[in-house]
Amino acid sequence: MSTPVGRDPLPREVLTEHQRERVLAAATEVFAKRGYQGTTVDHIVSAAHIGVGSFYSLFDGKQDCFLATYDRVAAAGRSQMLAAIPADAPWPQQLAAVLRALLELIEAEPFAARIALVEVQTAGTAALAHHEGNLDEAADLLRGGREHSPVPDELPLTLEYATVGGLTWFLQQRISLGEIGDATRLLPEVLEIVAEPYLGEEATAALLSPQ
Amino acid sequence: MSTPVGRDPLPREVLTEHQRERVLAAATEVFAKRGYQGTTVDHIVSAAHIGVGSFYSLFDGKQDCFLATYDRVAAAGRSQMLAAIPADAPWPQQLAAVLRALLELIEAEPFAARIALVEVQTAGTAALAHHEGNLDEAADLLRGGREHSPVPDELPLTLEYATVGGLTWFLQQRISLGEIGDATRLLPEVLEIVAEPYLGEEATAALLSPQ
Amino acid sequence: MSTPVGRDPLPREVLTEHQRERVLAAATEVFAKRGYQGTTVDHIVSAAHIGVGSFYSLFDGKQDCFLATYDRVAAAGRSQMLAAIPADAPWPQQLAAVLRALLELIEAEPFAARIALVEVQTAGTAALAHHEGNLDEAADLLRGGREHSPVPDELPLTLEYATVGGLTWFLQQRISLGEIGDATRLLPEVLEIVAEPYLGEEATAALLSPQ
Amino acid sequence: MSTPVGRDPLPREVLTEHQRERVLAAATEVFAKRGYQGTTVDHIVSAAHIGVGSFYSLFDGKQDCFLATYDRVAAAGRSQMLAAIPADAPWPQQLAAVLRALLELIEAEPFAARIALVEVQTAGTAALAHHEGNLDEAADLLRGGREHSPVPDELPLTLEYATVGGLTWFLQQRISLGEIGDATRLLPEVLEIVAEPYLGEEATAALLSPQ
DNA sequence: AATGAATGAGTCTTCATTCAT
DNA sequence: GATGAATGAAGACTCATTCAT
Repeated sequence: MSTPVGRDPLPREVLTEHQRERVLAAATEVFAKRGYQGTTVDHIVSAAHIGVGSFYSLFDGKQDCFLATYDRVAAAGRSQMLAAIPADAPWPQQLAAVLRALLELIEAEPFAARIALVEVQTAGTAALAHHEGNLDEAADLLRGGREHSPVPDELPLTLEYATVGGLTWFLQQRISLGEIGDATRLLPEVLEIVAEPYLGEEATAALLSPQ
Repeated sequence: MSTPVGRDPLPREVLTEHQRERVLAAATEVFAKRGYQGTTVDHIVSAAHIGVGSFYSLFDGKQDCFLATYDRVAAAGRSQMLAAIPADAPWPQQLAAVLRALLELIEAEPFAARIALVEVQTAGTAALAHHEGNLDEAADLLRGGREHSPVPDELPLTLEYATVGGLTWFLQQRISLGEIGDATRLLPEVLEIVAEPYLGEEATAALLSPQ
Repeated sequence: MSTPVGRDPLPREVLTEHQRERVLAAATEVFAKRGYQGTTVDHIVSAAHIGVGSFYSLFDGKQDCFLATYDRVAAAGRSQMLAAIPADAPWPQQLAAVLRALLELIEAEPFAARIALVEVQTAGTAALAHHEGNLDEAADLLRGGREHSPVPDELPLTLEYATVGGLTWFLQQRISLGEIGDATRLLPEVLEIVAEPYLGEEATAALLSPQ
Repeated sequence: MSTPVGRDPLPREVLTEHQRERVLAAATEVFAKRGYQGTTVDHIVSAAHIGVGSFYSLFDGKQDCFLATYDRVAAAGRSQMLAAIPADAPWPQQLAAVLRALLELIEAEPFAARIALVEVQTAGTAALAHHEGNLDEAADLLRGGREHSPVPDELPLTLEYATVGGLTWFLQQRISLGEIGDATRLLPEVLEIVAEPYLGEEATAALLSPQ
């Protein structure tokens, strides 16, 4: 009821942003637990301890809220994965680090993982579009690894499609089956899917040993 | 596939089955055009020219109807693809034939393709489960091709996951973008995704020339 | 499919009446088990092993069917109770015999009892009207017992209302509670309700001893 | 009945309660006029001038609404009848006062009377259970009058069943027949049903003279 | 005469969204 | 700005009844 009187550090926007953040955190959990379709605006509003009106001043509606939730989760995931890259390591190690970070993320934030990999599929066209954009980006990044392959010229042009699509499907299945309490154990399989086409069997296996 | 011609060919059941078929055909188009969520029972009922009551005597509800629609489309697709296999040809040619049949199917029946590859993702848990079952089956079949690889031992254990998932994602994207009027043109890329890991670049390219 | 060819004993009407009887018997059980509201025409039709069309050629609809069911049960009950009256016994013994017959009937035909005493209340206005007619008749018959009272002039004019209404409520409760497996054990209480106002405590108690 | 005048009288809850009250009043009339089965949620909603959604935030559904309507009517009736008892008068006068209050109530609020005595029978099992509870309570209260009878030991144990059941039936019939414009004229008959078994003919008749 | 497939009006109910306070 | 009571459009589904066969 009273805005703190002081140096007034962008009070409005900052506050709003903070609340939006809180709501998105709550929405992540709700969407993950109940599914997109099973979630109602009321569920979110209750979980976030805000009024319905506030919800609608923050988002255009349920779909928009899911989109924001997904984008937040995806952005956090991306930045965490990028941050995990050892800057001066060779590409294979960088790739392994990113994938390990991905699995750790899934393990640490199962709700977010479910949003980003499972629920996004059932949240309508717009959400699917966002998702495809992200996967395209991942494919693009991965494409940068071609030059590190011993046989770059033999790689199919669509390799990244296969890789990203395959990884996604693999993880979706694990999540849907609830087998993600120990997601990091999946690292060998994940490396097989993603790294082996570039590096070959031996080099891929070698990535596992050090750690 | 053909009702034995004789006297009184099981009139009741045949009629019912025939109507169910008609409704499923209508539902395929409606679901494909409006999306699972955007479709109401009334939409289907109107398109199929039946009463609501008939709909509910045919299906348990909207979800059940989608499931039946998906299963019908998937079954038809599978049988068509299997029928396209030249029995005495070597595996690579068989694989190419199946994939060509798949693309021709997508081109010939865009509504069905959308049901089987896109909408199934947004139709709830049960639909996803059916879908995963089918993809698993495809992966299993594909796994049979390992022995035909010049380098079977080097193939990652998860190769089929990557392949099936990748192919699915690739096709989903094309369909979502509406780029399927000439789906058969995608054959080279599809072969790259599916065949190249088993056969290598050259052999895969060779599959394209003859036909 | 073939009507027996023979002496042709009123074939049409007799057959129809017979079927109607069968349907009413089935309906009695269905209405008793599921309640008037919980019963659908389909339930009856299935239980009676007839087609929906036949049902509608037999009755005007569900309500009409219940009415017929109720009337049949009520008529059977009445005739059985009347038949139980020992013609040459004094009135008190006659009354006791009727009441015993009533309880035996309830015990022997719990479905019918539930129709006649419980479900009739929830089956709409028309059913209630039929029921009130029957209760009025019972009250009238009972009124004939006044002359056998040692104190006929002191009996309230509305005694029969109280008696019939009270007995009905008493039995309804027992039936609703499922306590009618041994309905005949209720005879003492029933005599208290019905006979004692006319005969006094002692004479009423005496009615129990002989049997 | 009167909101305490002060500062800020629990605005939210009071408003809700007030609205619920208004809806129940409207529902009483609608249920009485159309019968339980003939009433739809829309009828109530229209009569109460609220939205469907509001209805469902107030009640669980139609049945729940009827139950609340019945309970409200029953509670109001009970408290009015109890309030009519002259505290220091002898039991017979108290009884007469209660019965007169009952008849005045029926006359003053015919809709409520129909709910409490007629429609409750057709509103399903739960409603019947509530009703039987209330009648049992009435019987219990009446049982307290035995000691005022000149012949307490001769009263049948089930007298109260007969009395309450009989009174209920008597009133139901009058209401069903629409003969309640002058319900108070029924006092002599009602006293006969209820009071005479306890007090005898003369004493019962005497109760009528003073007033 | 009998059947049961087909109908669709009518119900209940949910929930995204609005708006007065 | 925040609230949440109120809305009502829209949906899924049931079931009494009809009617062509």
